[in-house]
Amino acid sequence: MKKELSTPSLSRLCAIYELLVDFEKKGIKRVSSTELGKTLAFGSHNIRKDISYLGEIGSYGAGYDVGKLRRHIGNALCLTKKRPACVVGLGRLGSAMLAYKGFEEKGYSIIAGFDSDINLLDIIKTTVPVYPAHEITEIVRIKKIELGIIAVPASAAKDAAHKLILGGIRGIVNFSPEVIPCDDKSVHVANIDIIKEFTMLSALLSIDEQKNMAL
Amino acid sequence: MKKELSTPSLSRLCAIYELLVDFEKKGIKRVSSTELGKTLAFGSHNIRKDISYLGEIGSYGAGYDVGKLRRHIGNALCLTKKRPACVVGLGRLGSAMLAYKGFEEKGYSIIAGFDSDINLLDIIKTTVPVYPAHEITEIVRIKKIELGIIAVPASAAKDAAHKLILGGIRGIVNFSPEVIPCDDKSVHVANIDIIKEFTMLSALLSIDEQKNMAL
DNA sequence: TAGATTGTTAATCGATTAACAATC
DNA sequence: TAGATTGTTAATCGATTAACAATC
Repeated sequence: MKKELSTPSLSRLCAIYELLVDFEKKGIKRVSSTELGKTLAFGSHNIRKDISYLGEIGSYGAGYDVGKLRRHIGNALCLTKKRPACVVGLGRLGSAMLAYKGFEEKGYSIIAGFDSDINLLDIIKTTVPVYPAHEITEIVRIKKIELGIIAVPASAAKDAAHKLILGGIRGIVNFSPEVIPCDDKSVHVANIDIIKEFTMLSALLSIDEQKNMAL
Repeated sequence: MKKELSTPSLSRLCAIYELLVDFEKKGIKRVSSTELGKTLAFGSHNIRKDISYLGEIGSYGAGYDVGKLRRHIGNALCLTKKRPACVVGLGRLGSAMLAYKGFEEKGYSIIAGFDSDINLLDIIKTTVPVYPAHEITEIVRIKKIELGIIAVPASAAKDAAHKLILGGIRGIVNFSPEVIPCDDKSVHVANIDIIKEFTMLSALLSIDEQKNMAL
């Protein structure tokens, strides 16, 4: 990569990549920046600029070759690498994650689950090996797990993150509202907070309502 | 509101609001922009600027009164308004949402669940009323439901969104990877895509690896 | 060649950061 | 008053948009 990619660019490239995977399955051969933009709700300028960060690839006048572009983005961002992952917290949300087939389809493998409740580990129905929470650090290290999903209550989130990081985890998807302190720059955190999304939507609705009142 | 709030500002204000709710519960009386910034990992400049969008409220030299500021943000964004919500798709993820206690705690009420599988509706254990998917539009309209969670497979997402919008829904949290076409500007959509988060994290890890190789 | 679409440069726009005057 | 922290203005930074030259 020549230049540092910005976060929004990277995010769009990932979206483009996923779309190209689908297009390839459907047998679509060529696609233009305008078409990609329409499907993903980005401007065509944006699409071309993001793609050209990775070097020239398209054909002037004929758009992009779907397979070629997919491999191009995939190689540049190593998206074809299979990254082992785990789930911490096997309540309703966590066990939904354990059972979700989308991971395997997209090249991720969930190879461990953890919970602090030993009884739960006995009765849970899953093909994924499960372990007590105190073994997180050890298992992550032994199995070289790179990605972790935190699906525990807020009060336990920081401890879970700490154990994962000690084991050498490199990426965390955090479903709890807690901010994960991440002084270690080599660990990346993505936060998913359903309540915060609800709050944002509520605020947007309120702003709409105030606008309509003013009319 | 004097000026249009930017999306990042709005997002930070929501985060500040949630934090202030917690502080109030803990009995903390005053807080400075520096303290807020440290906890939420924003700059103190940012905090002050966001807050001052809503008008002056702090005390020079003494920080902010926790309760006063919380009410101030809450009123400006109508965050105290209880917004009725529903869940479409009662698989593992959807039923986890139905059962999640966080909504009620934060002032949202899930008052309906929907699924296209009639048998599932019979056997599901929940205190929330559940209905077949073809009744979505009608129930949303009758119960004046404002927010909807889409937790169906990708192939069914657009249809679910369409039915919700027909019923007059105003905000959607979309757990599917499908882009919800939303020409109607009065409907807001928040996308939560766990696979996309994994892809983003993978890409970030790959970039790190490339950097380390270069050293 | 003519038509089409890319890749890139330049212009606009907006958000963040820095700095400091205002004020309790 | 002295110390502290807000609110706001100005400066920087970066991303998006627009426009067009390059090229198949």
